[in-house]
Parts: sequence; C-alpha cells; structure tokens
Amino acid sequence: MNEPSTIRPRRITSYDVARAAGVSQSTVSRCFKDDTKISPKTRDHILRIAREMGYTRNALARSLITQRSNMVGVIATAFTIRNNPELIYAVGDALQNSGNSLFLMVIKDDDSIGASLQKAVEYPLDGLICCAQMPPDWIEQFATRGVPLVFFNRVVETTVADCIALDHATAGQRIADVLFEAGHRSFVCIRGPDRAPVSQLRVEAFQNRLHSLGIGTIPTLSTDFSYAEGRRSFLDLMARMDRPDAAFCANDQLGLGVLDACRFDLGWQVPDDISVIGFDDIAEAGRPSYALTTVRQPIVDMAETAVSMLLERMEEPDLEARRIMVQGELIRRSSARLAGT
Amino acid sequence: MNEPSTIRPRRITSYDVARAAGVSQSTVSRCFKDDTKISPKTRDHILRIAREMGYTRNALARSLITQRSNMVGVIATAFTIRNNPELIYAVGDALQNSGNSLFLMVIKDDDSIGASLQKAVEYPLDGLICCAQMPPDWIEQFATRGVPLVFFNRVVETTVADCIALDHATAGQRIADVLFEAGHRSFVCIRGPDRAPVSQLRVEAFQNRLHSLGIGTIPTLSTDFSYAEGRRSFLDLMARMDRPDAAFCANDQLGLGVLDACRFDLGWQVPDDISVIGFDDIAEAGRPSYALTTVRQPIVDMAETAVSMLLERMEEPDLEARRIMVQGELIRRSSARLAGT
DNA sequence: AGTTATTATGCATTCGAATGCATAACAGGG
DNA sequence: CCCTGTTATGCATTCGAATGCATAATAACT
Repeated sequence: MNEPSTIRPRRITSYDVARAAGVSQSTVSRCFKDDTKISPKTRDHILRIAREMGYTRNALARSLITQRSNMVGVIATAFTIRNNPELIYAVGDALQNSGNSLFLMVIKDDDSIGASLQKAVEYPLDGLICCAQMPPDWIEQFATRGVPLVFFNRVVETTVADCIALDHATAGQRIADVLFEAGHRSFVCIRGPDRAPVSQLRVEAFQNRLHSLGIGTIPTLSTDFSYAEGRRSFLDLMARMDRPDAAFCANDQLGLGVLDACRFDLGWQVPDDISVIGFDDIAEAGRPSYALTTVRQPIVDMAETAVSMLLERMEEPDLEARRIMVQGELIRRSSARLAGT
Repeated sequence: MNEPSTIRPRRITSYDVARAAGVSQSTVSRCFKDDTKISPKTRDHILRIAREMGYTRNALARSLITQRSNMVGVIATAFTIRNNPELIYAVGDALQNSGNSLFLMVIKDDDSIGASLQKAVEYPLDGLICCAQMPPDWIEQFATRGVPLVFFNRVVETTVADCIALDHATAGQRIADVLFEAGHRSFVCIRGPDRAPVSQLRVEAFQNRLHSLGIGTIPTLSTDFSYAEGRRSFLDLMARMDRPDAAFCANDQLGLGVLDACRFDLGWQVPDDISVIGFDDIAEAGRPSYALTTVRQPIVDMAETAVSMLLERMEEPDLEARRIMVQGELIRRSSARLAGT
C-alpha cells in the first residue's frame, strides 16, 4: 500500500510522438537520423511535435538494437586520477568529440580492478582504456568479445590490445647518465609502491645503469607515491646514512616531498648539497618554489593518442596491436647539478 | 562487398544459456537475482553453463525493462577536474559502492553544458550531480522527468534540486575581518573568471565587508583561475600601483602564483611585506614551500554528501529540496600576518 | 494414497528504437 | 490519362532481459 508517492513520469516514446503526429513509429525514428530519406514536411512536423511533447530518444533502447552503446570505459586508479587529472579531462573531451561518452571506473589500486572489468562487459562498453594492470585472462576475454582495449602506461605482453606508455626505462637510464656525468657518485632512490610497474621500470633502469657504471648498491625506499611519503621516507633514510650526492624519485610528488625535506627539515641547499630529480613534470615541479629537474611525461598528448588508437580500432577491429613508446624529455631545472647546458 | 573482416562475435544471451541448460530464458534470468526462488540444483547447473559459455547479463537490456540505468551522471568543468581531482575519485567511489556507475561528462566551462544535458536525458541517467551552472529550463526539465539532481558548489534558486556548496560569502567576509583586525588597510583581489560564481561570491563578500569597514575601492583583476594567471596578473597590477598590505586570491592556484610573484619576481618578504591569502586549501598550499593561509573546502566530505543526497532522492523522489552550506575553516599559515593565535 | 500447501519453472509480454522489405503516394513523361 | 520511376511511409521483427501469471513438480501431511 505504501507505494512511491511520486511516480517517475512515464517516458515519452517514439510511439507517443507517432500517435500524436499521425505517423508510424518508424517514421518518427527516421526523423532523428540524417541519412534516411524523409520528406522535409513530415520531418518538420514530427520534430515540432516531438519538441512540444519533450520527446528524446532513448540511447539504451537504441544501443540494444544497434549493438553499440557509444560508451567507452576508462579504468583509472586513485593515484592516476589524483596525479593526472588532465588525463581524465583530455580523454573525456576527445571521446565526447567523437560522439562517445565516458564511463569512468575508479579503482583503489591495480589489484581491485575485478568489479570494473565485470561492469565493462556487462554494460557493454564499446571500448576500454585501462590505466591499470589487467589479468591476462581478462585481456583475452575482451579480445574474444571484440571489445577494443588500450593500455595506458601499462606495458602488456599481448597481441590483442594496443598500448601507449612512456619509455620509463630509457628515461631512468638517462637520468643515471646525466647525474653520473655531472660527477655524482652516491645515490638514493625513493620509489613508489612495490608493485607499481611505472615506479619499478623507472627505478630499476636507473639502478641498473648505475651498477654498470660501477656504483654499488643504492639505498632505496618504497613508498606510496605521495608528497608526504616522499618527505617522510627520505628523512627516515637520511637518519641512518650520510648525505648522498643525489636523490632520484620515482615521481614528482615524491620529488617535491624530498625537496621540502632537504630545505625545510634538513636545512640543506639544493642543488649544492644534493641534487634531486623527479619524474612526470607535473605543474608544481615547474614553479620557482620547487624548480624540480624531472622527466616530462606528455600526458595530454598521450591521452589523445590513446583515444585515437581506440577509435581506430573500433572502426577496424583487426588492426595489428600497436605499442607506442613515448620518449620523455629531460627538463633541467635548478634542483640538480647536471652536466651540459 | 567490403564488410568488416572481423565481425564482433555475437553476444551470448540468456536464450543461448537457456537452450544449453535445457531450461527457459526466464529461469536463466532468475539465476542472477538473489530474491527469486529457484532450486539450488538448477541454479548451480545454469550458473556453471553460463560461466562456461562466458555469459554475462546485458545491463542495457535490463535497464530497458527495469527503467533504471544505474548510471549517475556527473558534469564537471575542466577547472573542477584539474583542481579537484579528489572530487572525481570520491564521487566515483561512493557511486560504485552503492551499485551505480559513473557517467562522466566533462565540459570546457559552464557555458558549454548543453550537449551534456541532452545526453543525460537521452541515456537516460538515474541521477545527476552537476558542478556547473545550469539553465533554469533544464532544471525544470529534469524535475518533470523525475531525474534527481544535485548541484555541487553552484547555488541554484530552485525547490526541485538539492545543492551543497561551501559558504563562500561568509568565508570571504571572515577573511576581510581577520585581515582588517590584523591592521591591513590596503588590499588587492585576484579573481577567477568573471562568471565563475564561486569566484564572484568569494571576492564580492570580501570587498563588501571591507567597504563597510571603510575601505575604498579595491583593485581587482579577473583571471582564469590558474597559477600562471595569478602570477602574471599580480605582477601586472603591481606595475601600476604601490604595494598593498594584503592580496586576496579567489583560489589557491592564484594564491600560489601570487606568492611566487612576490618572492621570486618582486623580491618581497611574505608575510612581512605583504599578506597573501588563498581559498580551497589544496594540497600544495600546506607545503612549507608555500604555507599559504587559506580557507579549507572539505571537498571529499562534500562529494560524499552530494552522493548520499542524490541516492536518498533516488529512493525518495519527492523529498524536499535541501540546501547544505558548508562552512569553510580558516587555515592559518605563514603567508599572512593575522590577529589572534 | 490422496489432498493440500509449497515451491520451481515456463509462457508471454514488455521496455523503446532501428531497419529490411513491402507498398503507397507522388512526380514526370509520353 | 496511363504507365513507369522515385520517394516516402508503414509493417513487422529484432535487440536481451525481467516479470506477472499460470501451471507443473515436489514436499508435507493426514
């Protein structure tokens, strides 16, 4: 007896419009497609009535019959969203410009992706941009279902999905080189989470290069990729060792934290006492208060490329898998003593 | 003749599963709902077959019949996304925890909202959280269609939508008061975009309060709410006037820009030469390199509240409209000389 | 075993738009 | 005015799952 006091008003359907306009439902339907032939007279007539009645096409019903939802899923971790809001905007904008919509699935971290993948197939989404790690069987799954898939900054060994990523490893090496050339000989690393592939690639390449240049073990701390952790863990480390020549941080947030730790907690001069290098070139890194030397990750370009790759694959489902490696640009600022200009 | 070489494989439907399991489609359907009675034996049997065949329910088809898409729209401007990525995450997370999905519509600015609104009714979304200005006829539109609507940081005069916003005006006044009490007598304002209501509310309240305290016209510049513009426009202003006692910035990005302008471009001591105050309390404001005095906007709490308001209204469509004003907290840091502790 | 109470299942319809095919309406030509 | 060629419209079906109602199957009692 206690039914909802306000019933959601019944939706106006194409049949309602058809009836009111004295035509068939098919004719109404055709009014909203450009390609079909329909006499201008009836079209105007129907459109007027439709407007008066407040009729709008139901995208869900259309999707059911056209087999396209026009929704593209994006899976992003909390970290990605917080650190690369530009990415979300760029992807959303590009998608919308191509007539698609953005179905955003946020996940705590790479491990909690399951539910989102399930949703992606249930809805069903026309394509997926994934900024997180994905279990191989799921990759397979999307492939067999014919859902185009693009990985963003996660390199995946597969021939059934595209992938665009910064070349973290090369950049990590590069940093090792320029620091070494500039005379630095003792180092520390502040990493992100242990299983963040991005952090891993950057730091390991850095360390390996230095090893091959004859540097011994490099003290390294894992953190959660945040400013606060960067600052705290660096102080931790410095409490138990001598000041190194340089600190390499797996991303800029950590870098900023380390910079502040040096300047405000330890009272060190940067770069005279120590060189600090970050990764990403987020906006704050470029401000004079920080002037963090870093590697630029052109996130907006990458986002746009990711979307076009996806759209291409949506057109042409059996394109060969592409693997785009974007080279990061070393941005020299005053937080590090570097060789060269 | 040139048809797509890879045809998207036909989706496995409940009929397919039914046939394979030797039951009817209805029975398959019922397997995926907890509430309906079905014998454990057949359920297991069907679920096993469904899994083997890779069957997943089609959310679109379900929505068509249940009249619920389980998708909630969020409309956010580029600025909101860039400046409050936390908001996106918090909203997305809260929605997902309640069994809904996030349909994100990004817009360039408040003026380009039209297309998104159209999409919101077409899809159709079960509810809408709008972080932008919306034309009154559209508000009406959603109301008549029975689509719950919550405004975030946009105060709208309406009885048909909820709204949660920071009390920008009171906070603006408060800042005027504390600066005045601390002896500041000459001021400048760096505003955001002219039609950003948030900027308007903050700055006008600040100015009005100072006027009523006997302060004359306050030099004010409109910008685009970014660090770069804050820095640039402040320098512009300082080129044509004497140093004021205090600068009030409509948000923290501007505040950081002004701070850097003072310290790095003008060589001023903050807060000795000038007090700088921002608004929002973004992460960077709290770092020692800036230590910007500001008003905290509890964005994550607000986001969660917005979602619960929406969910409540989705349950109970004719709740009275609520208007929640969140009080900002003044965060005293070292960028301003203030009275009191 | 017979009768009732209780599940468990199936049938048929519904949601709203798109579309292939058939046909009606109309225009143009002789 | 009739015939042909277009163009515009309608009919009927489809997409995939949910659900009220009817009924078959089973369980529970005498």
